[in-house]
Amino acid sequence: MLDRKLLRENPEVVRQALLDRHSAIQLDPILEKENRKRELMTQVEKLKAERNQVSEAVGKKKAKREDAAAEIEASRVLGEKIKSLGDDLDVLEIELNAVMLRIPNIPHASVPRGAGSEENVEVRRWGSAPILEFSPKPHWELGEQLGILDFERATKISGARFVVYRGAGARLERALIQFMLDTDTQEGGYTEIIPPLMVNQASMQGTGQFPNLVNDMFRVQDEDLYLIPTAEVPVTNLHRDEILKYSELPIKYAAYTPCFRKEAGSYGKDTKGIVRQHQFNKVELVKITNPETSYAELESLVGDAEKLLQRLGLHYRVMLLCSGDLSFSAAKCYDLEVWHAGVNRFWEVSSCSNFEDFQARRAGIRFKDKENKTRLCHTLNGSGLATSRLLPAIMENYQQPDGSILIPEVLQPYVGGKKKIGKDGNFE
RNA sequence: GGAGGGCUAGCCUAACUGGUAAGGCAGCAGACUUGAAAUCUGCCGUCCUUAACGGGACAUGGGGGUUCGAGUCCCUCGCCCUCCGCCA
Repeated sequence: MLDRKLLRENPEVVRQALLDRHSAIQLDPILEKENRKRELMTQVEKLKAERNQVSEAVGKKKAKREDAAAEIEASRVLGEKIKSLGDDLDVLEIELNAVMLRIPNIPHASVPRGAGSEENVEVRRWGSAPILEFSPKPHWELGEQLGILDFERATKISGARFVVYRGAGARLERALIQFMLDTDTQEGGYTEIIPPLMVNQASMQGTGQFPNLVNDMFRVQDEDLYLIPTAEVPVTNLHRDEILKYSELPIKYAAYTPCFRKEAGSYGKDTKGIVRQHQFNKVELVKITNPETSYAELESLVGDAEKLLQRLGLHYRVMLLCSGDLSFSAAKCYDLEVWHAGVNRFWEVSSCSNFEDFQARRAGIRFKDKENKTRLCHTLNGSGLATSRLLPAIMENYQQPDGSILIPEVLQPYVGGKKKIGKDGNFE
């Protein structure tokens, strides 16, 4: 959520941000509403001040056993006016809050202006695509052939956009998660978290999924609970409505969770393989920082995610998202895209964002600065990484002509020292 | 699911039969000091208004009600604790 003060003192900043994002939101009606609200508020507060005075006089007179009927009547009349104007004020405030929750964050000055993903800027590239002397297969073909990914049975037991990992496939998935968590916690200084997979509406609103993305969330029947679309939601909300100590910052968390998304609006898109599923695994990195250091923390966050890809020996590029492609809550975002040899393209495997105080304002995440003033924190997060894009990359880039798959060296300790998945689907 | 107890500022704790939230700790600034400690003074929840000084409203878990006036009385929801029931 944006600062109301910024909205009314520098509306042109917000207006420009909406233009840069190609947002259809009209600011003028909102500004007008905000001004009307403040006028009404001043009125109501004056009436309340009056009533408080009269009411206090009643108390004093009664203590002296004097007659206070006139004051009581005056106070009663004031009360009626306050009630009536106050109701109008409440309605305005509710409406205003509802629209404020739908205004996206302001892109950082360093974000390139652009309409969509075509205008994202490649910042750097690491490694190179593997040279395969045969025609490489996509991971879903490899997975079925080796019997380590089972799409058919997943459809039977759950439906479309689900998969069963089996045998070496399941083990490799677990190895990836272990490798990433170990690296993040032992080298990156992140504290490991296992959060609830269901959260309430307040948490969803805190990180910005609600109200805009409500249709992409799975809701638990008859409960005010939703399946998390990313660990970002429960982990960032750990500190909702808290005031943190300056010395505690930055807070760094790493959490592995399954993630659940309806993928509404993407029917018929990416239906092959495991790149777009209703349920997928992801290790998420979350940082809560003070405002002065958040952009330095963003760079190191990207670095932490890149390190994982480098150790896995996967070719990738770093994209700086343009204003039009930025997600709702983000002020600046880098995507890490990893090469998939089987389909001859890059796939996003991580998204690292600085939300500045946008989520912190919604979620009430604050800290006491050096002068002991209470201020909003900055929040950041980045995938480190999503296995639904990482496992296919490994399968496709490390595949051999006979359909076997080499295991990257850093993962070998996590699969009992094995070096490859043989053409029969078992570790060798 | 049932019964009882509880929720006051970053933390801890008050407030007679309803009369308009009192303190303490921690923290920050200043004074004193060679420095520190101790001591003293001020600040120390949110919002509105004001150039500023200041003024005002709101705030006792959330929401609603009764009342001139609610921490206090009533309703409702949430969370915590104890006991009972169920249970991996």
